[in-house]
Amino acid sequence: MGRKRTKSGKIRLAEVAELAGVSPITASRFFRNPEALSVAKRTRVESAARELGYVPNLAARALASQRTEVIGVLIPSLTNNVFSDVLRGIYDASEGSRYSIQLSNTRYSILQEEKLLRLFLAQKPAGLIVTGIDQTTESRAMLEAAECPIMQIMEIGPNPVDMMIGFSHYDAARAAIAHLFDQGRHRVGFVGARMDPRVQRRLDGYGAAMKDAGLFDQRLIVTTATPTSVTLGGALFADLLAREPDIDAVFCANDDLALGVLFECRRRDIAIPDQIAIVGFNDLEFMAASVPTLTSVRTNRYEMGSTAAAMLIEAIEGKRPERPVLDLGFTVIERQSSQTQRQAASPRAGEWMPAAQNDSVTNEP
Amino acid sequence: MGRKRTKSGKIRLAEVAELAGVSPITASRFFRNPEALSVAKRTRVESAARELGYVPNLAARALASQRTEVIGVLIPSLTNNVFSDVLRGIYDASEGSRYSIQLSNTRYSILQEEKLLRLFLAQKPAGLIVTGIDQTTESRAMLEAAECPIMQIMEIGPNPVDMMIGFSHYDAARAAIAHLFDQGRHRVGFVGARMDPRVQRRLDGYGAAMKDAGLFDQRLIVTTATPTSVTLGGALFADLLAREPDIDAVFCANDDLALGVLFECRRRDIAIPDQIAIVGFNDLEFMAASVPTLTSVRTNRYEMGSTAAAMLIEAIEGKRPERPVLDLGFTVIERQSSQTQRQAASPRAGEWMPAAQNDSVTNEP
DNA sequence: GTCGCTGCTGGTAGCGCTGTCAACGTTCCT
DNA sequence: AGGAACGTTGACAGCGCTACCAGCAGCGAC
Repeated sequence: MGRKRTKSGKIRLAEVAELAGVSPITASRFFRNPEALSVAKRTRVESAARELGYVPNLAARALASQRTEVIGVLIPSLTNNVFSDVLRGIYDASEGSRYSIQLSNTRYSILQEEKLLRLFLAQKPAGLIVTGIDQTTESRAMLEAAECPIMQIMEIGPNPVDMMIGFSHYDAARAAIAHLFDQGRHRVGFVGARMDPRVQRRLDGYGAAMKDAGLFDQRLIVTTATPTSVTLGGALFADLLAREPDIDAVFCANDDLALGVLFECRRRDIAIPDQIAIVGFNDLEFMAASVPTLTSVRTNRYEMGSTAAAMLIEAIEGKRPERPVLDLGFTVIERQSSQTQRQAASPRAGEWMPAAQNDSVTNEP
Repeated sequence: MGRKRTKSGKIRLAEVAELAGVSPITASRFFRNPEALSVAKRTRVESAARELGYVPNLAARALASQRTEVIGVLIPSLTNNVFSDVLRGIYDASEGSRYSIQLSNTRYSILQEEKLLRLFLAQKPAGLIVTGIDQTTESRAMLEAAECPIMQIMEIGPNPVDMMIGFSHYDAARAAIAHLFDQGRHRVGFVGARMDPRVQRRLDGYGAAMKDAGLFDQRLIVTTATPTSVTLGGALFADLLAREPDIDAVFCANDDLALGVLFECRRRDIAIPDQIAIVGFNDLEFMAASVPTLTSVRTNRYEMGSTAAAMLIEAIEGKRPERPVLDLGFTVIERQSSQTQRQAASPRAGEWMPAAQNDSVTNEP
């Protein structure tokens, strides 16, 4: 003996065990797998722990068990509304579980991501959530060698490292352009900022749709590497307009840009949708509140986060999903900004969904 | 011996020490306080660590040293733009330091905050950042008993637990109303949502300013506990207008509401600023991009986060600031939505700052 | 009655690192 | 020259928990 109730009066597992009249290891089991105890001991340990206000020491647990109960999350931006919704989903789903979230910001740099990945992996996380499908070769190798479940989010594509939840940005963009064609628009401009891989894929979808219709024109595309903003939306649109005054629609790579375009039109007295139709991407809350209301492609951001975390936790606990790739789809929410003539009553008429909406698995490993 | 290079081939400190030809404890010191080593050993350990790709085991370190290198952060919302800016500041300032951020969401509940606080404190964090000054008595007691530096952010007030960074929401609201008075407005409405303590203080500031001018009227105030949104801004403004059609200005508790008011005015063909002036709060990016541009109270959110994290880290490392309370101030950014007659060229004329802007300490413990 | 088998419990031995303190060599002072 | 003072280093003993394996009942099967 010689050591009991050491400094700082912290309650240790041993104290709980002593009070409950069991061995420390039995008390330990109570916290990890209560089912394994007899009912009698279980209640004894439980009340002892409560009485002493015992809180397990996670560092000791991690050291002894050689693993942590941390889920690492790598996202490219903390400012972008899109990620705050995803994050909220992740935090909500992890709450109540034993796992805690460790967040890091890659700032849209895959090199930074690689660095952070190395850091995370060294601490043996219980699981990992990474953004997108564009990792460096090195990152990819580390992820594949990792001993924990991995979830890639925001996007789906071929060759998942492990699990994947997202939707096709390419298809979503195509659907948005198809909607504009439906409305009789032909000269559709593209406005994009930041141009991360997902925005690039939206541009690809736009380009393919335009080409298929024989309407592609490189000059209709205005992009910049600058981070997105409402102000930038206005500026890029002004550029586009200066170059191609005869456009009849603009597809914006995100909603901030779309709002910027809306304001720029107002500034120039361009009628929406009569002269120019606007379609955004993500369907942030303000899109339904603006004047005119703005059409956008709704993405299931919160669900992406919460489902990703929930599935990851299941996988950590041994229950691997039958389908590792989950397509959460998207919906083109048609609003005033893109409706050529007055349509039926509902401002949300015509929702577009992918063929097999909820579980359309696009690729298997 | 008998145990070297154990399972999983992980490099331990002992291996590094062996390769460097020093004792483990010396190698340990290299990572915590390199200055304490002779230059010769320092370089030896350094190259040995690099050669082996050594990564310290944080769990073991935490267990042995009885403290962690984790900074806990408690914020009320992950969705609110305001907090994402603050968070970005916190993450940026912690990057490069040895400390990692552990984030939790209180969802605007001080009971939830108390629960999370208990959880955090049990893991002996290196420091803690909490939002606001309205904690439960129990939380307050725990914070005061904590053995680590504590930073309260977003707001300043009397009796800091330890350190505090923020600004006076009361004064900021008063400044906004003063600006409207300057512009000749008298019937100033207030539109607020969520009504957390900081919004409440803005309302108090509004009320005080109105009373001082003899213009206070309870019916000018429209609030709700519902979470804020652009749509809600329009709805609340509609309520206000129905009740008090003769208002000539609206002070919105945040920018989303202000944008909603702007759109509602557009919907009703109310001229801004001729018929109604609008002032928001926070000065989010879109306020400068809208048509008309929207006046707002700029708050230094990113700086609040980065300064808080930087000061906290300093304090953790023993360098306590000479002034524990830091007022980061605010600025009324005057734009078209509140300017009665055409003013001087600069659209940002008339910036208002608190008397001693950068370090006006309002209260000392 | 013996042999497994299962279900529960406990002992032992670390997990990888750091706090403490003693020991050492060197320098500087008297 | 002797000793104090300093800077640098290492031995030892855990930090609080869990992995591993052994032990011990209680049970049914043969």
